[in-house]
Parts: sequence; structure tokens; C-alpha cells
Amino acid sequence: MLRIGKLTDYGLVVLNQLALVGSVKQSTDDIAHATGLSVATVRKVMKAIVDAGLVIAQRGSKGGYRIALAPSQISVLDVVQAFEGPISLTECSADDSRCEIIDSCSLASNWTGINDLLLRVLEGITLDDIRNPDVQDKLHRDIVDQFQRIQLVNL
Amino acid sequence: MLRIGKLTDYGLVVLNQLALVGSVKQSTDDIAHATGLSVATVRKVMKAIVDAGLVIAQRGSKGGYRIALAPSQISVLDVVQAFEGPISLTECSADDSRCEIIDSCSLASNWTGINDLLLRVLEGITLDDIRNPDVQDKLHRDIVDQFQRIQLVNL
DNA sequence: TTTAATCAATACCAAATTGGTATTGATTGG
DNA sequence: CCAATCAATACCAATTTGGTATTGATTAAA
Repeated sequence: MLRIGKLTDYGLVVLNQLALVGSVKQSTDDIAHATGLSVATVRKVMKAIVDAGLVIAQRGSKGGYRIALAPSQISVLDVVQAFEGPISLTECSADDSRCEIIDSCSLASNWTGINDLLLRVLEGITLDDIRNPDVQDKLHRDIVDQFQRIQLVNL
Repeated sequence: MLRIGKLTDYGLVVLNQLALVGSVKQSTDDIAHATGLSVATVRKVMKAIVDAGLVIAQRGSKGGYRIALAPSQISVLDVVQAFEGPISLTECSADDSRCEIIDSCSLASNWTGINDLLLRVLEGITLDDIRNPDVQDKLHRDIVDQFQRIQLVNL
């Protein structure tokens, strides 16, 4: 299900912080300090984004975290999926489950379509866009404009 | 938070059923039968879509439900909001709450932007589109095309 | 006016999820 | 070897969700 919990938000905050310092490694404590999050929570956040390959961890003394990709290469979808797992709006649009509502299950494919649509939108917004409000605003306006035009065509 | 639970899915299924029979009233039992949902669950579903004004209820003997608007006038956003309430992706983008993470709270506005974007997408898809796969597919393709073009512009 | 059909409101409960924290173990540089 | 650091897990309280049941209000019709 497409759901954005606090952890996802924290993830973006942490990635923003890591992007800020570039290739300088930062320890859990450093990150906790910089973001205002608790150390324990940061640890949980780090696990998700390390597992997702967005951040590189180095263990041991003088270890720490650094961002794995350029901010322009990290999409909001990447972050969301790192925390929420593979996103599907409904159970119907998930891979494994089968719908028990026999008669109306034709709707399932539609949720899937809507799901894809939202994923693409999230995929098109990068960490870089988010860190630069101007670019993000522009992106937003453009999409809205385009979308309204599309609506008209389909009336 | 934008989350689509089973009830929302059921809501769409029920609305689809009501759209199918047009202005003919249907009782809770009728709907339960037609959709395969339990009567108790249908009642819960009906409350949400009646409260949202998407369906008109008539009490008493020979009462029942009928759809309140043309399917082309009901958006997926309407249905989602009927069940999930006002949608905001994160608590940060909700009206009342304030973010405790002082340093990085500038990100909040970005979630709001992303949120708006997703809402517009959902707003642009109607019950009619969903019931007609062709139209929905076309809508989907168009948006994706447009979106990719926008991405290129912003590289 | 009584009755049966029907929706409305609410309350309840079990299960799953989420946010948050703590503990113990593995790795690494000095 | 040791101190710093990440990894893995386990835990818990609080909330949310799905699902059901119960009681009350309304209405048409006999």
C-alpha cells in the first residue's frame, strides 16, 4: 500500500543531511545530532536506506555512512519503497494475493493502473528536486498544467 | 496519509455496482449479494459513501441506495477521501501538526507539493474511466507520456 | 396504526501495523 | 587487544484496520 509513514519522512531528512556533506562519512551520532532525531530512530532509518542501496555504510572504528548516489539519481520513489516496500495501493494489485470478490474483480486492474501512475509521478521527482524548491515548484506546475490539458481531451 | 485500504476498494466496487443499475434503488442485501461482500461490511461501506454525498440513501420499507452523481462526475479522489479522510502523505503536510525536527523541516513543503500532485492525478480519474478500461488505458498512457516529456525538460 | 423492511449509529474485538527503544553481536582501524 | 561503529533482533505500547453485532430510527404499505 502506498503509505508514507514518519520513517519515510525521516529517511528523506537523513538523505538530505547526507547529501549536504557529500562524501564525508557521518556516524549515527552525527546524523542524530544534525537532524534532531534520536539515535535509536536513526539506526532504524539507516537500515532501510542502506538495504535499499541509497547509502553506503562502513563498519568499525572511523566508520560511518555516506550517500551512495548523486541526489539527482535518487527518486522519491526510491525512498518511499525503501521504507514501505514494494508499493501497491490495494491487495488486489499486489502480486501474490487473489481477490475474493469474484464478480467485481475486474476493478483490480484499474487499481493497478492508478498505482502505476502514482509510482511514475514519484519516480520523476528526485532528491535534488526536493532540495531545490524552485525546480520542484516548476516541476509541479508543469505536471499540473499538462494534467489538466489531458483531462480536457478526455471529456 | 494517502493509504488505500480494503474498504476503499470495496467502496469502488459498490459504486461500480450502483452505477451498473443506474437509478434503481438497491438494499444492503442486494449490494452484498451482487458484490460478494458481507452485509455487515456493506453497511460500513455505505456509511462512508453516503456521508461523502456520493450515494443517496432512502430509509424505511422499500428504501435503498442509489448513486448520487453520474459516474463521470465521481473521481477516484472522491472515493479515496470518503474512506481515508483528507489525504496528506505525512503528518508534516497535515494542517494542524507541527514538525518537531527543526533543522530539516523545510522538507515539509516538499511533501505537500508531492501530495498535491498525487491528489490531482487521482482527481483526474473518474469512476467512468475506471469502468471503461479503454479510456482508462488511454488516460494512463497520455499522462505517462506527458510526464516523461516534463522530466526531460527538467534534466 | 401496526408491521415489516430498511437505513443509521455505535460499540466492540481481534489482528496487524507503526513508532520508538534497547540489547546483543559483528566488524574494523589503530 | 580495544574502542568505535554498524548490524540484527527483539520488544512494547499505541494506533489503525478489518470485520461483526446490536440497538434505534424511519418509512411505506397493509
